[in-house]
Amino acid sequence: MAFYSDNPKFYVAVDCIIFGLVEGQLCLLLTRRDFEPERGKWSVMGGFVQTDESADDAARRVLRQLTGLENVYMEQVGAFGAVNRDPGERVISIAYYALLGPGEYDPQLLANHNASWVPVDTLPQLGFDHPEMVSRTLELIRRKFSTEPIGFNLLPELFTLSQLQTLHETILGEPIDKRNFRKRVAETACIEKTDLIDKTSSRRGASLYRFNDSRYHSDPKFRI
Amino acid sequence: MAFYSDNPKFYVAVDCIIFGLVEGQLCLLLTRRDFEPERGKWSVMGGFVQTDESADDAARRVLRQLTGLENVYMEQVGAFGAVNRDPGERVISIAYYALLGPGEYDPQLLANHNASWVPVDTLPQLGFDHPEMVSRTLELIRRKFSTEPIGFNLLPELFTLSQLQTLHETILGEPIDKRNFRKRVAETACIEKTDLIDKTSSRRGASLYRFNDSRYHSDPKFRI
DNA sequence: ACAAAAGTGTTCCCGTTACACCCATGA
DNA sequence: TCATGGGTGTAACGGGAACACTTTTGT
Repeated sequence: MAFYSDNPKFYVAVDCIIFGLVEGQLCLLLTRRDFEPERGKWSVMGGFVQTDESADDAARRVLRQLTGLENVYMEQVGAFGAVNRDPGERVISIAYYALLGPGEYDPQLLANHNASWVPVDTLPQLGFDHPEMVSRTLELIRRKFSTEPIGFNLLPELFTLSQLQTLHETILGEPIDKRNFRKRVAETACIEKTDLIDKTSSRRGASLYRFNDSRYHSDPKFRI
Repeated sequence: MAFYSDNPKFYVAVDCIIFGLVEGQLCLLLTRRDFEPERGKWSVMGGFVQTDESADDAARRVLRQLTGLENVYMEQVGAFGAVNRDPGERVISIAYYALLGPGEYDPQLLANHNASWVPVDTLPQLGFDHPEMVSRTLELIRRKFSTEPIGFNLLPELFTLSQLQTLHETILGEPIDKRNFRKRVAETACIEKTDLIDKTSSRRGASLYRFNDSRYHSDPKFRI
């Protein structure tokens, strides 16, 4: 089988760009590296693909090891294959992004990995080619956000319209008119009002809403 | 450096999904495999990444070996990392798509590689996970086509508005009103009329247009 | 009483769509 | 002269943007 063995092999890594909302701000979960290479710099959480797992499996494993979570929304960003992207060895990396709901992670595990939440608009200096990975991912989710209902993965199951609007404003980076926003939500079948009231964030109380996945799949219109 | 060497290595391939227009139809350049694995099936053109080249370089090399062309529009689609996607060996593949202009290739090289142009709406059975690669790529270019001026890569440098409209109809899969289309073109700064006339496709003759890249970059509005 | 967030409709404008006929030319 | 593709304008419609005040309730 010379066809294969004439060719070189490579380490293949996955890098997980993990998003979450902390106090309404869009944040990334980053780790400060206390080992070489790039010791002292910040980086997104990564790991190597193993022989018995697909690249997608590896990304899910890395996420699970860091957060304790399964069944998180993840999607591939793309492969990064520059020759010298890792100063230690030739490594080809496949980047994924994940969207975590609030509080859906194990603080102890995060501490064990030197990981902390950093707002995307005040990122520290990142090692490797992670700056490019992150900027490409931000472009990707901003585009996707407007056309597909991925944002709900960042919110609790029940959320108020103010929370939803703030999320949109945060990710798209511009203010939205409240009445127009609520009008569009009302026309969006997959966002349904519950009869529950949230009293924690205002004196008056706000209705709680929920994303209805099966309604979305039966009539996948989404634009907000 | 146990950090790296504790981990397995993999063959890494690139697969090129090459688009071109043949007689106005959107086609893919496919090869009939006369070697294992998947002998006899059709596949997109691929190759292995080498130690001295990036993944992007490898994709460009594969394209050059097949077509003789440099400086072709190419973009990454993503990585495909399922464990058994290649029946012969574990291979992780990074897919790219390329857009070729008409006649911009060496017919002799194509023949040497058993390659031929196949319309995308009548594709033969493909090997490996190439069906998924192709369908993901088609989605990708259809989305991108409406928002960025990538379509001009499929046309000659000078083209008529009928050619441009037919291309849009072909890729988006629906007819477009001629007057509305021409109105939008007239409002699009990066598509400029030349004073040349094409007489080959009609008795009356049609004005030739050209995509002006620097105008696009100074005012990157594009929607057509 | 007041602070703080929730909730609610209408108007205007611009961009999108629908639509049908004349023009220039080579055969 | 006729067949073929090239070229042109207008009217109706609908979705998106702009805009300010009332409600509720805990302190």
